[in-house]
Amino acid sequence: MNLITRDTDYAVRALCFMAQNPERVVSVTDLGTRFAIPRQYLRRILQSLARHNILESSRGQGGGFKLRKHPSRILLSDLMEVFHGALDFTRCVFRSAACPNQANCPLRKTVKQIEKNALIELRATTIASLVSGHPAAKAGRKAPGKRPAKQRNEKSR
Amino acid sequence: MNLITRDTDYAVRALCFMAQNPERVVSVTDLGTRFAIPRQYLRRILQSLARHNILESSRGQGGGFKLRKHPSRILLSDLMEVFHGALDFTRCVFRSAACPNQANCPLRKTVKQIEKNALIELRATTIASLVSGHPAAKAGRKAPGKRPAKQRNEKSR
DNA sequence: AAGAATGATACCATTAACATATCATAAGGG
DNA sequence: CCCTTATGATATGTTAATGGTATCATTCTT
Ligand code: FES
Ligand code: FES
Repeated sequence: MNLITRDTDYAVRALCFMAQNPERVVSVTDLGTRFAIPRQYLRRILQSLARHNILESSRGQGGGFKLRKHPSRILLSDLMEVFHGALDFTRCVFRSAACPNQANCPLRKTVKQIEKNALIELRATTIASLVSGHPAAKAGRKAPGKRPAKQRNEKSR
Repeated sequence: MNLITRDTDYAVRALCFMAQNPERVVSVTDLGTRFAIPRQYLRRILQSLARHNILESSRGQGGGFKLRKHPSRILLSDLMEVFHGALDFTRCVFRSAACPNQANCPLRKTVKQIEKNALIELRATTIASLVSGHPAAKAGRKAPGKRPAKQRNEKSR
């Protein structure tokens, strides 16, 4: 029941660093030692982010990763979705038969609402806001920028 | 990354039923068949709730469970805490060394705030509100009633 | 050509979630 | 009284999600 998993946590740290060092191409080895993150693990994470067009990668000597988007356009929710797929805090537990009124089950409805509010805040949190320390996440604000149609996450493997 | 686990979901269903049939003592067998919930599993759940003074139990033939508290005083957050311990959406992943500023790490601070808002809504949701269908969970409202000091959860086994 | 990097992917380990099984104890009805 | 029905407590098993390694292929720089 933890919103932020390691993937997300590691990703945030790496991205924040890159946000503070734009232009610079950083290698996994560098980041790994810098933040004491297991090398291979971090590598997989950054490769995912590259596949999702959040990072730009270059191979070979002197290669590594750098941001492909402006830090203010990388949302915390984006990262979570990369690692977990579409965010859903309330999958129904009852297989068809049991729940007579799936459509308006009060628990489901209530939790959906809570989820919706949390999502607004997660979308208001960006790498830029994290770096600046300004908590952009005030409940009720809508996040700026258009969200693209859809994107495969890293679970469909 | 699901807020509501089965334990909570099952518990809510059972409690809602009891709320609608106060006085009546319901057995696990009854509830189990009624909602198609695995018998032994539900049993453990209700036993936990009894230990946490949410339910009152009676043994022997004709025994079972009934509410010990008024439905409006059983909070959704209470149930979640019974099964997961104190709610914490943001355990830090970095062992001491790595994060220089644990105290005011922006990610931690931000997520804590989101958690806090969600908690307010979870505390505003009660068995009574679920039964009535009135979503008592409006962001920003403080839940009524005093919370007791502390209570062991079902993970400390 | 060598070396340093990512791309892709398969694999392993640990933990949490979900579920069952069992023995003990208590209460009620023949 | 003893048999049945119930909970109390707790041990055990199963599955899925999370956290972490390993390896081979490819690309780029020097
Ligand atoms: S419990 Fe699944 S929709 Fe109500
Ligand atoms: S990453 Fe752990 S406190 Fe900042």
